[in-house]
Amino acid sequence: MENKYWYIKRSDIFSVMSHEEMERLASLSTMCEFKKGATIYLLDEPSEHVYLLKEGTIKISRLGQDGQEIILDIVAPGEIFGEMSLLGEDSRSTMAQATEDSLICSIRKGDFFNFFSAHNDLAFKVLKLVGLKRVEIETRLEELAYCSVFERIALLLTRMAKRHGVVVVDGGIKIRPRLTHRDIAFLVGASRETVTEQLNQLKAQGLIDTSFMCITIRNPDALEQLVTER
Amino acid sequence: MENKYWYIKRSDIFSVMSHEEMERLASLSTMCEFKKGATIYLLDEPSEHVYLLKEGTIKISRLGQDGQEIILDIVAPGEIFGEMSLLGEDSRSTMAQATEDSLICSIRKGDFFNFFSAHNDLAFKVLKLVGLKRVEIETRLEELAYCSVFERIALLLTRMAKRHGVVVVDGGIKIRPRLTHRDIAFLVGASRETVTEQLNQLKAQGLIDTSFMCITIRNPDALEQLVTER
DNA sequence: TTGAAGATGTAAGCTGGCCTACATCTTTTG
DNA sequence: CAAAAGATGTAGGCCAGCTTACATCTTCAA
Repeated sequence: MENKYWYIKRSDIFSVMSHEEMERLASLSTMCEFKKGATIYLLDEPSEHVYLLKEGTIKISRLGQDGQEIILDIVAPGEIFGEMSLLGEDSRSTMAQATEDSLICSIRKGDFFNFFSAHNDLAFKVLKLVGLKRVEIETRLEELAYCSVFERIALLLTRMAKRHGVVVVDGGIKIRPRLTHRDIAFLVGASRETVTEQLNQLKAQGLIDTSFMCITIRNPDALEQLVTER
Repeated sequence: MENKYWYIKRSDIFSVMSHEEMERLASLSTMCEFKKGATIYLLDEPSEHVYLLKEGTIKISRLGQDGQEIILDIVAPGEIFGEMSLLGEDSRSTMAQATEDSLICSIRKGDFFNFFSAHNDLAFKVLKLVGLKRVEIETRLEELAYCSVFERIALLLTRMAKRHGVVVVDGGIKIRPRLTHRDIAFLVGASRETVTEQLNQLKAQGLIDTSFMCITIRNPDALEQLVTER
């Protein structure tokens, strides 16, 4: 139980809650383990829960008609996902899949609602989170329309560094979740081959280091400026 | 006052409210007129109000660094906009501009909050609306990544027909707000010239009719299938 | 340890759609 | 009503990035 509580504390929305409140919410939740590759929810499944990721990485994606995938989000530990169930979603419009062994805490949406109908400030926090996500998506829409693949990758990496970054001994920032070029391709809406090329470009410029499924950012500022200033 | 009330009634979110509730909310609102081209709010302005469009058309857009625009939404009469202020947005991340003479009803976000902290079911409605908007944007993101300009235009037109369509005497559906090719270009993330070309393509296929800033859909089903089935 | 599966690297060819550059309409404004 | 402003039409040149097609490298399960 202490363990549950710890993770809930890290997540944004919950930072506004008191100790007791959190314990009560934690008592409403169920803990589940998912193996790498396992599905948390599928398209069109009823939207019954909200999830809190404790350990691991979750990929949120959509499937287009001919089976092309678009990755909407990579969820880091301490973040919630599946929150669309709170926004009136009856059945899932996305799917969630564990890309590594993960530990997930799930809360029935009804419980969640009951809980924070008593906590107005909490409801506001959730609203704010939702708003932030929306701005994020709108930003991506804009980028997709106006930026080159090279720039989109640079933007993705800086964002990933901020959200999923781990500082490494020699000063760089390592992106924690392991991403294939294919993943990146879907995240930025490009082809796998082009991503490989552009990553090597960044590597040649000394901005990043890559090893197998692992990207380390050497020079975060330069990477960020690459697009900002243009 | 009756007039105010009438428009509020048409809007989705408000359909759940009782007669008295609506009258009370209407009494909190202020009515403003905006001439064509006028700005309702600008980027970075404080997000103080929610707006309800009574007459006219509002364009919601974002502006990138070098002035590239992306149109996020075209708001029709009876719909609300600027609702991001309810989602914890402190200052506007978008701008809103009247594309024709418009009549707008504005409500302070504080008043709005006070009002529906007393009405839980209303809060849920707002949440649902927000969720729907989000799915819509995610869908556009996907389309932008995987569909050709031709397809994106076809998709836009079918959506516009459903949301802004007016049935015309001879059976077609006219898209009410007047759109320039430039507008469409920004809506689908393409260049103005390409839009002109592709529209003429659709015209040649007998799917739409165009006259100056006015598009009528001749064959809505065929237009929709154009992309769905592929 | 050895496949097999998946990830990454590389390269040639093709093309959708951008950009540039005008010409012609339509509308608005003075 | 004339001129300016904005909308639309057309066309050639060009290139980012997709496709296709392999080769190689890494990991993992048998």
